[in-house]
Amino acid sequence: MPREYQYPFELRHLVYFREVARQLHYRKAAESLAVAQPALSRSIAQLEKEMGVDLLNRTRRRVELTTAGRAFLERVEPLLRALAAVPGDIQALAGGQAGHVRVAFTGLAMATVLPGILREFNRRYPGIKVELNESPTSAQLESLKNGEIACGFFHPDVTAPAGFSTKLLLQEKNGVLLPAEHKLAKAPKLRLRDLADTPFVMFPRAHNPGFYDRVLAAFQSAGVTPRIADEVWPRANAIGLVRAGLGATFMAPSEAKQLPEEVAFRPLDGPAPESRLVLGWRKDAPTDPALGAFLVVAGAATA
Amino acid sequence: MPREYQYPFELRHLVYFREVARQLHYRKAAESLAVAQPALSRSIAQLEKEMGVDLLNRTRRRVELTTAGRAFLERVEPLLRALAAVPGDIQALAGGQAGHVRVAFTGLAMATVLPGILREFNRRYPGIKVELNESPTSAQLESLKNGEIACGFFHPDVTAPAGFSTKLLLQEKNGVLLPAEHKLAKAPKLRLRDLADTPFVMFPRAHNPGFYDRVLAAFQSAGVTPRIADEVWPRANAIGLVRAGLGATFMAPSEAKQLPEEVAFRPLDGPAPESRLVLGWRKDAPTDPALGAFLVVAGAATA
DNA sequence: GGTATTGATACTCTCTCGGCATCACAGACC
DNA sequence: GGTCTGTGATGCCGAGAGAGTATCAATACC
Repeated sequence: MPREYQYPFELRHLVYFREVARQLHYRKAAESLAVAQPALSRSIAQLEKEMGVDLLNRTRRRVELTTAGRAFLERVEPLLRALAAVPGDIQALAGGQAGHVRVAFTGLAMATVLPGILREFNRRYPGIKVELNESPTSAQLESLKNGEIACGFFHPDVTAPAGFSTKLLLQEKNGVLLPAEHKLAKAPKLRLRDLADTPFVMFPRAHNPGFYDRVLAAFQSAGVTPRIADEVWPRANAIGLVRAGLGATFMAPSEAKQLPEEVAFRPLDGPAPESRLVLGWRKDAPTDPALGAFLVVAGAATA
Repeated sequence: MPREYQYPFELRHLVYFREVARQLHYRKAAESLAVAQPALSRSIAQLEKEMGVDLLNRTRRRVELTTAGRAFLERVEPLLRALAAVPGDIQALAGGQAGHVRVAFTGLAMATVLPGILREFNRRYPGIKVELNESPTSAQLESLKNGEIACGFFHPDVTAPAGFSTKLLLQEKNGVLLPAEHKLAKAPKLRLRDLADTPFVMFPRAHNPGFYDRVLAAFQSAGVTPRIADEVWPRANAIGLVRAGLGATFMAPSEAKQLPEEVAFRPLDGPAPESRLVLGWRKDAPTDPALGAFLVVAGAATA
């Protein structure tokens, strides 16, 4: 009874027919296909019966395609070829030799761990394409939920957001980045309260309310009410503003490794906000080998 | 042992998988496919095993596609859809509800029998497209051999060419087509020898050496050596030249039914060349239902 | 905690498919 | 023209795949 797909044949019939149509000779075709000739005869006959159409004109001595047979071959052959390519492609994809991962990151990630990860990942999985886009923490969490990205480098609150796995990559007490000509730029040590008069460049609060508020709290505990000169994004623009002398900004020491001219990085004594960089992904993420490979390289496999 | 096409699956597996992937529910999918649920489970499991790739992530309660599964579905679905359309199309083609016939013809055919045949054919087989092209006899025979055309309306020698079936459609003693102002245009009766001074418009000899030579022989037997004004093709141009007053040309009475102004048709008394129009096709033509249909309409079915 | 739902398993049966042997027929060859 | 060779079709049989029924195990829901 369930002998009825909407197809009056099986893949086997098509492959058999194709071979006979190519060779125009049952015995040779049978040999190519590694079946006995009678099996071929019957398969073709069955195909013709199911289709209700004669595909081959066979006298006892000669085999030739009918018009319908030729049309059938022309229609079927490209489909068979396309279908033959599918398993290999899928296996490559499942084996992590192909595919793509969509990864989001913040400026801090790009300034620290990300370049090394990307270089190593590209070395080990040259077939997997990484699609990168810079995106603030809040947007990344949203994109992860939607499945728009597979994983992200972002800055969570101390309590990791629910539903995500995270791997801590960086946790550092922030220093300050100052314009080079700032009066404190050469001071050996700085405390937060020294910066009461200095305008600060921040990121838009909506991008990461938790961290934003921790920064404000740090000022508060130092007895200072900070002046927010501007809120800019992406991160590179914040550094640009500092360079232009418009104010200072917080910065993790790791991020201060290579800096442009005209700015100076100074660590902070006493209370200061902490930057935490994690790699996060959906706990229930479907088995995505490309993501898995990326997590392995990012050293987050265990989490 | 012959369990190895280059495909690790059968059409059945693909159809089953597609349905499960759509419904994400084995029981419902099984119902849609009119199989029992266990059969589905096993087919999918077998597909995954043969592919060596997990396509579905199934907890006991929820079914979802893996990344590989989604890619597989995307690759396979259009192929399945394309394949589903094939049998119907082929059946239509074999049943004569679709397809095309390539038909060649000469000017005489188009001026006499062809329009009626085409009208009737189009009425009875609206799905079959007729591809027409005007072509001289010799070229038609070549095209028939090559299979470039399925049948042709042409002018054979008395002995039909070998390997072809033909049906005689027209056999007429030619008259002459003259410019209206020609001195003989109003003569009640003409004989070939009256035309000794009149230049003649012919077709290139290579187009039909047999007929060409029969024309010359007719002149010869009338004691006349004709003056060939020009050899032109296709036929309409010959009539054009007559109209322009450059000479006369031979013409079958049937062809003279509707004529432009400025020309006059006159029958010939005594010896005159004969035009024979036949419909011809390869005797060993493979069963082409479209051709068969055309031959039936052209009244050549019996031959 | 009980119940219902859902996918997986166990077992059996059927029937298809493939192999082997053989047939029937058409060309080829002498 | 008779014989032989090669070709596709057919008959028969056995193995095995696939489907069905019954049932299990796990999980979500009340």
